[in-house]
Amino acid sequence: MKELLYLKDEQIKDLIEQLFYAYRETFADPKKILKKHSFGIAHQKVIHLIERHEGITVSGLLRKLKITKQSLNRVLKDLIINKKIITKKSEVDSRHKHILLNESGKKLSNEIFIEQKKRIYHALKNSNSEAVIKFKEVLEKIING
Amino acid sequence: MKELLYLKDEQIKDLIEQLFYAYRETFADPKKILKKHSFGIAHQKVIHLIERHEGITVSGLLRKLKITKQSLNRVLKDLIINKKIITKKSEVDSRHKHILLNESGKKLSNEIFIEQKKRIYHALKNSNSEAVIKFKEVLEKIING
DNA sequence: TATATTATGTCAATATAACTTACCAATAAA
DNA sequence: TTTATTGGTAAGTTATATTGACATAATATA
Repeated sequence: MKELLYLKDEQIKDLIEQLFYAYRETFADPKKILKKHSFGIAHQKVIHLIERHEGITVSGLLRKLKITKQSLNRVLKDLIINKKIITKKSEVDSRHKHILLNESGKKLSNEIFIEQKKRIYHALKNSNSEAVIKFKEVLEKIING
Repeated sequence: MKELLYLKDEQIKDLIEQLFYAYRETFADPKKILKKHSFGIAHQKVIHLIERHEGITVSGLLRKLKITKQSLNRVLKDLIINKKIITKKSEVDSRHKHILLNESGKKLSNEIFIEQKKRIYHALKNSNSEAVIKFKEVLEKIING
């Protein structure tokens, strides 16, 4: 049985710790911008997902966020009241509600992204494309267990 | 000016989303074990850091966790009451308190790790050592901005 | 020595993001 | 027509964190 040095417990523990720091820092970057709108990290995540998956439904968001609809509803209400998103009934199945960013929402989404981009761009700019692909592959495998 | 395809905004946004999922799933794995002890993710993180940095001080934990001492104190109290950690005054500077896991704490720490290890190990086992090193390098760069 | 700083602890109030349980209405699928 | 899905809502609770204030002991420094 081969002993893989880089799969030693110590290495895996380090990686878990690093994953936490990387997540925390990346999602802390846009805090000031969010605060200006009285939004938090929950709003940030919803805005991100709506931008990435335009027309996503409520249940779609629930599956990605893995929170309860009561929790999500608080956030969606805030975003609607503050005129960042609009909803459209599906023409195919009118139980579904599609969610989209309006112009103001797109603007905010971009401001948030600019803050987050700095960190990631800087981390990747000296890596070659292969390294970046590998990085994302490992992340993917971690996500899908 | 060179256009780096893998550094396109879409790619970076994907990466941010993946970082969130990877963090969430990795830290959700030991939930059942923690629940048995009425502990949460905050306790999990503190246990992890004490295990990785034996004898860490309160202020050391505060720096790593980036939370307030009031928040940390709640968690440390729980861990002390439930006999998972002990503290020792520093012999060099008795203002400092070193925190260590006792046998029960080490046992719990290991149970938590076993759950988290599965996911990471599985994600890395088909990667070569170079890929893993690269992965950690990128994480490091993300953390250090 | 007198003063400042550091490390830690605690009280009180508040905020954020989530949860559970329960119920309801509209629509679509079997 | 029964059942399942999608979405909304109400009420209460929990977990994690915050701000601000204050206290104590120990160490460092002027």
